Amino acid sequence: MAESTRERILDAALRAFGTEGFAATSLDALATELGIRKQTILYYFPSKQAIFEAVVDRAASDLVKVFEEQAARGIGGLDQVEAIVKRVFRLAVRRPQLLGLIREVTRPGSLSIDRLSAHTAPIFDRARDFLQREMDAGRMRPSDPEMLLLSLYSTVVGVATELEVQRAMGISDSLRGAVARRQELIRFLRAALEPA
Amino acid sequence: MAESTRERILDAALRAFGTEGFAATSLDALATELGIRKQTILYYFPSKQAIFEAVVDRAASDLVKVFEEQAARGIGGLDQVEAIVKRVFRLAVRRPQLLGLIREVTRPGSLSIDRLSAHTAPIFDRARDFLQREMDAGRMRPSDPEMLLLSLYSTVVGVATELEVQRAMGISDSLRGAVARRQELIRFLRAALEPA
DNA sequence: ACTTCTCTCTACCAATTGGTAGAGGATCGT
DNA sequence: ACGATCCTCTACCAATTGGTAGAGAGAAGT
Repeated sequence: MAESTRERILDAALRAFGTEGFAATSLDALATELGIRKQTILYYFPSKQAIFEAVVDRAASDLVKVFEEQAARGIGGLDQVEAIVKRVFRLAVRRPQLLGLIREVTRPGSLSIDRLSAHTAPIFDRARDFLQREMDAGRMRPSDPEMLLLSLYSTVVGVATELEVQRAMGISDSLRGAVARRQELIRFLRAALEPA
Repeated sequence: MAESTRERILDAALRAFGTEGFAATSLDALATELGIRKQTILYYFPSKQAIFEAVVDRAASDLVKVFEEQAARGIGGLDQVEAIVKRVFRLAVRRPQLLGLIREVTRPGSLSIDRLSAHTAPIFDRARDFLQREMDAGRMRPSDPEMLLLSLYSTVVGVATELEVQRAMGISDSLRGAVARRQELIRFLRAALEPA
C-alpha cells in the first residue's frame, strides 16, 4: 500500500482545514473526497477536533524542520534571513495549505493555538536571539527584536499567503509571479534591516 | 430607539463573522446574542449569505473612508505613509473585528471577495500611483510599486491583527503594547522605504 | 479449526443548520 | 373605525452535523 489510510486522512484534512477552515469542513465531505465512509475516519481519530490537532501537530513539525535545517547551517547576517525567506516561500508554493492552516490556527477564536505555540516557541526564541546577536554585532539595524520578528513574520506570511489580495491588486499568482514576489520581498526586507 | 434592529444585526454579524468566521457563525447564535428570534433576522435579510455581503459592504465603506480622509490631506512622502499606518492602527484597536472580517473575506475559499475588491480597487490604484510618484520624485526607494504595496499591506495588517501570534511570541496585547507595536512598525517601514 | 485483531462497513441518532409559512400585535393614514 | 404596512413572533421542515453501536470481512497467531 502506497500510503496508509491514516496518512491519507491527514493529507485530505490538511488541505480542507487549510483552505476551507475547520468549521466549514465536514467529516462527510472529507470521507467522500477519500472514497471512504465517515465512520472509517472516526475509527482512526476519536473526533473532528482530534483530527485537527493531529494535522496541526504534523504541520508544525514540518514547519519547524524547515527552520531548524536552515538554522543548522548558520550562515549569519542578512544572508541567513534571506535563506529563511526563500525556504518559507518554497514551502508556500509547494504546500500552500500548510501556511493556510497556520492562518486558521492563529485566528482569534481558534482552539489549538497552544498546540501550535508549543512547537514554535523554541523557534521564536532562537530567532529573537539571532536578531539580537546580529544587532549587537552591528550587522543589522538596531531595534526591538521582538517587534522586528513580528514585522518579519507578518510580512513574509502575508506576501506568501495573501493570494486573494494579490489577485485583487492585479498581481499574477503564477510561479513566475511567486519568484518576483519573493525577490521584491527580499529587497524590501534587506532595506528594512540593513544597518544605517 | 437608539439603533434600528437592522443596524444591531449588522453590528453583531460583523463581530461574529470577524472573529468566529462565516461558517462558524449560526443565525440562532446571532439571534440569541441580540435577544431576538432567528426569523426576525431573516425578515431583514433574505439569507445568511446576504447578511455577510451587507457586513462586507459596510466594513469596506468604513475602511475606504479612512483612506480617503487621509488621502484628501495629501501630506506626501513617508509622512503620508506613517499617517495611514496610524489610522489603520487606530481602527484595528477600536474595531478589531473589522480587520478580522477582511482576513475572513480574503481567505482562499471565500465568496464575496469580488464584493470587497470592488470597494478597494480604487484605493489600491491610488496607492500604487502615490508610491510611483514618490519614487519618481526621489522621496522613496525605487522598487516595483505593486509588490511594495503588497508588502506594506501584509506587514500593516499582520502586525495589527495577528494578536494570537503576538501572544505566542510573548508580546503584550495591551493598549500600550499596541502603541509600541505601531511605533516599531513605523520605524521598520521608514527604514524599508527611505531612499538610499 | 479457532480465536483474536485490524479494518471498513451499514444502520442509526439527537442536535443543529438555514430557511419557509403564516399568525398576531402595533402604528399609521384615511 | 378600518384597512394597510411594519415588525416580531410561534410552529415547522428537510438536510446536514458529529458521533455511537455493532456487524462482517480478512489476515495472523495458536
